[in-house]
Amino acid sequence: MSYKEKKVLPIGSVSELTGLSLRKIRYYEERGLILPERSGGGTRKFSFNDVEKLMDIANQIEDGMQTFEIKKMYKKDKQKDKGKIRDEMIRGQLNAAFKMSK
Amino acid sequence: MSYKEKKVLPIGSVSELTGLSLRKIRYYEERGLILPERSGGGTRKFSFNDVEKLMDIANQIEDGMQTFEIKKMYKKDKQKDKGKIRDEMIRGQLNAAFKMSK
DNA sequence: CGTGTAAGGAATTCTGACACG
DNA sequence: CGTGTAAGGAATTCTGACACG
Repeated sequence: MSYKEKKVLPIGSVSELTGLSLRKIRYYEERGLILPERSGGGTRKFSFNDVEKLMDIANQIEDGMQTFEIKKMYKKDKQKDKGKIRDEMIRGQLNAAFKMSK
Repeated sequence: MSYKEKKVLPIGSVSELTGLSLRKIRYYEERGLILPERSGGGTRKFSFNDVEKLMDIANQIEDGMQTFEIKKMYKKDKQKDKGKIRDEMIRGQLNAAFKMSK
């Protein structure tokens, strides 16, 4: 297993790397978008993969997507289901295009 | 800059990854063998490169090398000086061989 | 729904020192 | 010299809640 998958970063480092507030990061976990591990004492430990995922999430949130939609996308992404996901993909792109047009 | 160089790991994670005690890690920093960054509040932040370096250091210590020698080696290593370093290289190997022969 | 914030507590980390050897 | 440990304090993180919208 490479470094990118190791769950070792504290939430403070993740916040600095992503630019997201601690509140946002915890909330995205609460919604099941990311799954950090926990130390014996209960503190969250993230991987660099989580960091990358969070940056993607941040973009999708900016595009007006909702957490449950994003979560669905990741689920579909995993099972490589090219069907229903299309709606969200297109919706995401439309939102992005709309945003840029302003 | 890749993930390996990012100073983001707390000392606890480094301790788990390397198997070294917090005391040892702090001591090796005190001797100048590693240079973690500090957060605003003063907590150490290490990189995966530091983790790798610490595992090397641990081996050299096991081989009976002293911290100041190890430090010299890293200095020489940087300036690619192939001269005096030889003593320590050989000494390290001899110590290792000696240890295995037991 | 997504996010900020104040609140109280618990886990993590920090430093300087004493101990042993 | 290298490392363990107890000590007291400071920084970091945790959760549940109230607020706004």
